[in-house]
Amino acid sequence: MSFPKLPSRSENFAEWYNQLVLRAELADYAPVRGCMVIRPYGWALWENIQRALDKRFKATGHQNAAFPLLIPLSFFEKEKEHVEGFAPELAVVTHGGGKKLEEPLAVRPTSETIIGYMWSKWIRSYRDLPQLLNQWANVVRWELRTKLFLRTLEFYWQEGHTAHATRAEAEEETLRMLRVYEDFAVNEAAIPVVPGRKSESEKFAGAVTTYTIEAMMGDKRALQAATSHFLGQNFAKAFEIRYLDQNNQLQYVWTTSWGLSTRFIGAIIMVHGDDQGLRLPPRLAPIQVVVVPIWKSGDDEARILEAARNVRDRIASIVYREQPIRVHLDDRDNVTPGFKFNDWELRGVPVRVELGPRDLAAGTVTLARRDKPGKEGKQTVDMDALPEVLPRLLDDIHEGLYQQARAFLEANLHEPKTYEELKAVVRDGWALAWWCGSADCEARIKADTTATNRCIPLEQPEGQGTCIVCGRPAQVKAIFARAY
RNA sequence: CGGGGCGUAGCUCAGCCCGGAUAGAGCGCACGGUUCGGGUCCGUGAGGUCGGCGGUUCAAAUCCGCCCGCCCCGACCA
Repeated sequence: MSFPKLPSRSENFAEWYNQLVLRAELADYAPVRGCMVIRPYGWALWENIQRALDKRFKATGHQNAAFPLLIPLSFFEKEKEHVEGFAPELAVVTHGGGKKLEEPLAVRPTSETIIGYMWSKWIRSYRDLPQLLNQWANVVRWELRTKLFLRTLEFYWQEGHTAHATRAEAEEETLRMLRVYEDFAVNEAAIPVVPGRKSESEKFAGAVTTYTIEAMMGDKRALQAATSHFLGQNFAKAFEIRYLDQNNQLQYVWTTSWGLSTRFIGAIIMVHGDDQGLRLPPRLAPIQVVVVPIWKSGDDEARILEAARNVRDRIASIVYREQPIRVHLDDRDNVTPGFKFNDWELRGVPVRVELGPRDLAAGTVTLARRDKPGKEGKQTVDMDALPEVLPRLLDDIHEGLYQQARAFLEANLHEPKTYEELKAVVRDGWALAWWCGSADCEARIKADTTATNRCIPLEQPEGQGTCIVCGRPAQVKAIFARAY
């Protein structure tokens, strides 16, 4: 009997990714081109991402709000760069209630404009500042080429929007939220990232400065995992967001915006997944522990199932990082344990608990960790030891996944000394190289290699060098890589 | 929008070139039995507007035309 194997990552990464998303039941294609349905397992993962982020947003003083999906089209024309960046990918509603609308409405691609408009009504005084808002929302961008989670016409995200009295405060906020994303990526998703600044040509349409965390996928391509923008006074001036300062002087506010989308799920898949399937980071996994009972005959079945239920209940009472462990008992009687093992490995559950007659007799369970294959990842422990063992094991797996991803990133982050070397390394890795800052040199690299300037890492070496493309003096090193 | 691939059962596909009778297979699904410590095995069964429209023909999944959709690669992008 042959079961369709997932294509291996090395042989066809794109196909591995697509099939994994579908077979793990994270998502499915919708009837409209480029749209996807996020299925319960995928949405549960998103909910855990939401919880982890939302907690951090609240802790840094932000409040959630909800702004409308429909935005007057004219709003997009108020900020020059913003309109240039977004006009080509706007979905526009022209009819409503059977009639042509007087003014077309854009389906929001992002909410700077509508929030800017509202702020212009709400903000009068320095006492009204700062505004620290976030919203969890869906947005629509009419992308030409789509891919599950990574780029769909409609996607879910959070978008933070803040307004401040001073430039310094807004810049501080921008970097604070970048660090929040970094902390989330590392400590919740076990994904190492490079925080950096985007070049002029790569920055957000309407931003003064865009910061990013870049992550390396399993095929060594780069993914912008989250962004944080310092918007200066661009939107303040476009929407007349002004306040009176302590000296009764009228001032424009300084704004920021920052976002992380369901694309991040794509990052989790591509960073941690292996040829068996998903490997979900324990702190975000919808199911952290799955219990698989193993029985021999009819008699045994009832006895073992009962014991398995007890084990499940005991695990559900264990607290890991302030929450009960998310445990599932796989009591299906129409598939064999071997089938279940493969099934849960495909779905990326971090820990499997096996309970069979041998275990039951000995008062033990067998633990198998998803991040280590076969026997290496298996251990037998006393049932009573679970409250102590499981939280530690989940932490271990988190750390194991992180270290593995980090080693991969470091091994594939090259520092070419010549342009020829750069062209060679970006074919299968990242290049960190001196860059003079000119768009021409960036464009040349892109034309020659398809690799783009991912970011200028915040962490920079001492001194200066010469641009790897043109040889002129360079103050910064930048990362060039092929990207999603 | 350019290049490529594809549309036949829930899924993966065969059949099409060379037209012919109730359109097939494997997997999945339902039922019965068997098995269960790494994707059990056997049996029975349900399941199809052959992407759509039009044309050619005695006859179209098969030939011709138009249309629609999806996937992959490129340009654009979270």
